[in-house]
Amino acid sequence: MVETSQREDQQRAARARRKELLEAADRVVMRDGPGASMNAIAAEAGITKPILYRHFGDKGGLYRALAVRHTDALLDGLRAALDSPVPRRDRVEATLDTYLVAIETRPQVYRFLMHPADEEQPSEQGFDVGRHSAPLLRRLGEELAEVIAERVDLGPGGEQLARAWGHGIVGMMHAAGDWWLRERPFPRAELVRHLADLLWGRLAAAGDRLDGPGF
Amino acid sequence: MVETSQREDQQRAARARRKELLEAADRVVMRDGPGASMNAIAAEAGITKPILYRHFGDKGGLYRALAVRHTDALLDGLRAALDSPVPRRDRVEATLDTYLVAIETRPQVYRFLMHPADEEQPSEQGFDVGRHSAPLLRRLGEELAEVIAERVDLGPGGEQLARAWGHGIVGMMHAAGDWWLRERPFPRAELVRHLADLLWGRLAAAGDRLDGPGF
DNA sequence: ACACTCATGTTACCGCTAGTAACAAGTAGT
DNA sequence: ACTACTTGTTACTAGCGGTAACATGAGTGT
Repeated sequence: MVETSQREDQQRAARARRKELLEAADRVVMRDGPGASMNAIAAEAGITKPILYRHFGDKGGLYRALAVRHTDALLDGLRAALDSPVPRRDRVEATLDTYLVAIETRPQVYRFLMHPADEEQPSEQGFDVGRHSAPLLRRLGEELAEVIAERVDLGPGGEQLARAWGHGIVGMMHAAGDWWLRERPFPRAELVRHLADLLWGRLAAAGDRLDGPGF
Repeated sequence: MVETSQREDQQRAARARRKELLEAADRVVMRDGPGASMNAIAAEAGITKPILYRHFGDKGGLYRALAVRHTDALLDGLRAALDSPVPRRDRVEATLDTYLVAIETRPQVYRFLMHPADEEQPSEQGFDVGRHSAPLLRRLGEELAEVIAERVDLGPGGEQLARAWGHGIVGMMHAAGDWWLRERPFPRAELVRHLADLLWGRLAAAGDRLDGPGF
C-alpha cells in the first residue's frame, strides 16, 4: 500500500477535474461559438456556475486556459516546421502551410482564438445601415489589392495574386503597427523602413548566420 | 417663401439628428472605450435609449455607423498616399507612414476599429491561470522574431528589426489566411506559394504595368 | 466518538446589459 | 376635429457575469 499524502491526492484530483471542465468548455465553445455562456458550459460539465468560477476565476480565465491549450498545440506544429532540415525557402513554405492547414482543418478553433468576440446568428435581421462596413482590415486589403492589380504586372492569374498580397500586406502593416504601438521600441520612421525593406525582398537578400542552421 | 415638402424637411432633420447622435456616441466611445453602454451614449446625447434603437437598430448598427465614419476618413488618407506621384518605393513608405501616423495620433480610434471587443480595467485582479497566455498572434510574432534573430544575419540593430519582421510576417500570414479561409479562391498550396513569393521579394522584382503610373 | 478542516457542490441573489412594449405629446395635412 | 407621423418618455423583460451563503461529505487529530 503506497502512502500518498492527502494533499497530493487532492491536487491531482483538482487538476483532473480542471481538465474535465476544460474539455466540457471546449465542446460548448466549439458548438456554440465564442459567445457561449458560463451557464451553458457549467451545464455541459454537469455542474453549476460557481464551480467554474472557483476553478478559473472569471470568464477570461477560463477562456485564457482554453486558448493556451490550443495555442500550445499550434505552436508545437509551427516550431517543428520552422526547424525542419530543408532549404530556407522550403522551410518558409512549410511553416505557412502548417498554419494554413491548421486553420483550414479546424476553423472553429481558429475563430475562437482569433475572433473571440464575434457572435453569429444575425437571425435574418437585415440592417440597412452599415451593410458595407466590412471591418477595416478587409476593406483595406481589398483596396490595396485593387491598386496592386491595376498598377503592377503580375502575369496570368495576377488578380487573385494581388488579392492575396493586398490582404497579406495589410495584415503585415496591421500586426507590426499593433506591436510597435504597444512597445514603441524605436521611432516610427524606422518601422516604416523595416517594413518597406521586408516587402522589398531583404528577407531573400539577407545572408545566413555563420553559426546557425540557416533560416 | 420656399415651398419645401414636409417629407424632405423631416428627412433632413433626421439625418442631422443622426449625425448628432453619432458625434455623441463617438465622444463616449473615445472616453470610455469600446465597452461603452447604450445608456451612457444616450445620456451623453441628452436622450434615452429607445431613440438610439430607432435610429440604428441595435448596438452593432450604431457601432458599424461609427466605424464607417472613421474607416472612410482613414481610407481617404491612404488613397492619397497610394496615389502620390513619387517612385514606387517612396509610395510604399508613404502609405505605411500614413497608416502608422493615424494609429499613433489617435490610438483610441484605432482601438475601437481594431479591437472593438476588448475591455480594460482589470482592476488589480491578478489571476494565476493563463497569465502567460498573450493572444496567439503576439506569441507567434515573438517566436518568429526569435527564430529570425537567431538564424538570419541582419546586421547591427538586428534584434529589433527581427521583431518588427516577426510580427509583420505573422500578421501577413494571419490576414491572408483569414481572407483565403472565407473565400477559398484557390487551393491552399497556391496561397503558400504567393505568400512565400511576396516574402521573397517578388514585389520588388515585378515590372511596372505599361499603362499605369507604376506602383 | 466527536469536532475540525477543507474541497465540492448547491440555491438564490445582485447589478448590469441589450433590447422592447406601451404610452404621451407636439405638429402638419385634410 | 380627426388622422398620421415623428419624437420622446417610463417601465419592463430576459439573460449575462459574478458572488454570498449555505449544505454535505471525506479525512484527520484528540
